[in-house]
Amino acid sequence: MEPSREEKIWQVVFAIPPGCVASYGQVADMAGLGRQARLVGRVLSQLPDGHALPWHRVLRSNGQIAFPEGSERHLQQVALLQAEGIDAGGGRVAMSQYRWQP
DNA sequence: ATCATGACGCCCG
DNA sequence: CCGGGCGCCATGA
Repeated sequence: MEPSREEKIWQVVFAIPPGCVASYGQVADMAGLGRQARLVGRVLSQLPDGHALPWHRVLRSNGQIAFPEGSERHLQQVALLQAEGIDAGGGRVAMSQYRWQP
């Protein structure tokens, strides 16, 4: 039984180290799923309870947080990023500075 | 089967 | 910066 696409995505996200970020597209690519960034977003939106995935380290390709500014999710994500020393001011992160590249 | 929606991405004007 | 279009995939009506 080979890992499902979901499991591959989980594994990639889980591997993103603290203080670093990755884009949905990057995750999809690293999971061997090509340009299925959308699938990554869907999977992260339906994570089971009790997961330990650093979902907050996944952003849009331009460094923007995927949630509408002001929403609860958005605020939480900014807080989690700041807690790792990532400047997420304006709901935006400088990818060139924090991008994760193994 | 079709249509719309969604934590996306890239290209063009 | 702001729209509009197209590609991609899973879900649900």
